[in-house]
Amino acid sequence: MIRTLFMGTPDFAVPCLEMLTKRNDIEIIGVVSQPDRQKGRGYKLMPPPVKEFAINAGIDVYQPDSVKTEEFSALLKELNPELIVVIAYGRILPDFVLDFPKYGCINVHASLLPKYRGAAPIQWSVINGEKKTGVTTMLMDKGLDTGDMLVVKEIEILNEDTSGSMFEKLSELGSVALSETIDKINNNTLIRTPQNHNEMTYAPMISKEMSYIDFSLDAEKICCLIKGLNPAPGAKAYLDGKILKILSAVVSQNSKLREGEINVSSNCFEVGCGNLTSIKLVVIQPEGKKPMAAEDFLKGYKFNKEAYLCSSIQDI
RNA sequence: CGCGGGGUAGAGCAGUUCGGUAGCUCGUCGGGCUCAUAACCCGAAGGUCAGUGGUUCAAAUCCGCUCCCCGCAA
Repeated sequence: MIRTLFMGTPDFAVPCLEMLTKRNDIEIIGVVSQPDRQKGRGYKLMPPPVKEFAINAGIDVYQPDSVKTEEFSALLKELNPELIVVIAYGRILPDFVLDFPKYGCINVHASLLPKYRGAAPIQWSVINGEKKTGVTTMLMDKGLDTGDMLVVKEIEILNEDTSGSMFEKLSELGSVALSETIDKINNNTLIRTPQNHNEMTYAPMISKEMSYIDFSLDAEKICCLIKGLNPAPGAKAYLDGKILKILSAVVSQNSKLREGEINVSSNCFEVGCGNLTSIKLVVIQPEGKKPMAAEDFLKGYKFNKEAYLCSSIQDI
């Protein structure tokens, strides 16, 4: 039994934690999660998903405001883990944490390192139209996702995939990769492969500004952005001063539309993009409404003449 | 008590300001036209107007309370 401390916060980390609880060579001595945050409508305090899972599994949960403290150092000594598994914990770990366990700190990262280091690897690989991605387990070091690679699993990004679907697939694949990594620790067959740092790219957090669609871009790129921002935060545009989320769209063949110009014909909602390209909206969500087929939206919505979509409220 | 939108036929919506026969665009079903059709024409079915209490001769509409859905923000 390896005394293991699990550090993680969101949904993505849950399948790995679940997998660890089922192994009889792993003893989970505690779970560290971010503190409960005020979230959602009414600013209710919401526990992170990993915490909820851990509580249901009867595991002790710790939620320090910071891990760079004497208190956390003391906690670490008390728990005395031999292995720390870190998945989307959300904080940089100080050296004394990285150096503590004898098997090191193992991280599961949702990209094929050294590509897409950082906070939002899944979204960015979809936004950039990658054909494949994957998960990489690594032995953490001081840098941001710079540690030596241990196990790599590739997966295709299909045309119909979104960030949402890739999150599900990759979090499952992540637990497979982590499981293999632990097998190799037990067999003493773990091989460390340094990353080629020259080929690294960053996948920074998704900002609010980038979720507003720039209709001067090509249709192909806009469709990838829409997929990459689905389901959250959703790619957005303004229509008649209100936000219209575009959850799904495909490239269409109408080359006569100016950027942002709308063409509505029977059951078809097209918008002009850059370089005489256009997209056809498939699933959209008006402010205050549930997501709906663009076709359904057209049945009820009365368009102004000259209606168009734009990326900023000031453009109206 | 962070700000805001919403709940009306299977779907998307109008009607609420100013109380007075439940409407629109589709879908479904039936019929017609057509070589044919997702097109067009005729007809029909389908509603606890979220729930609840109140005001009124009369409430989808006005007043009180409850439930549910969603956007922003964090």
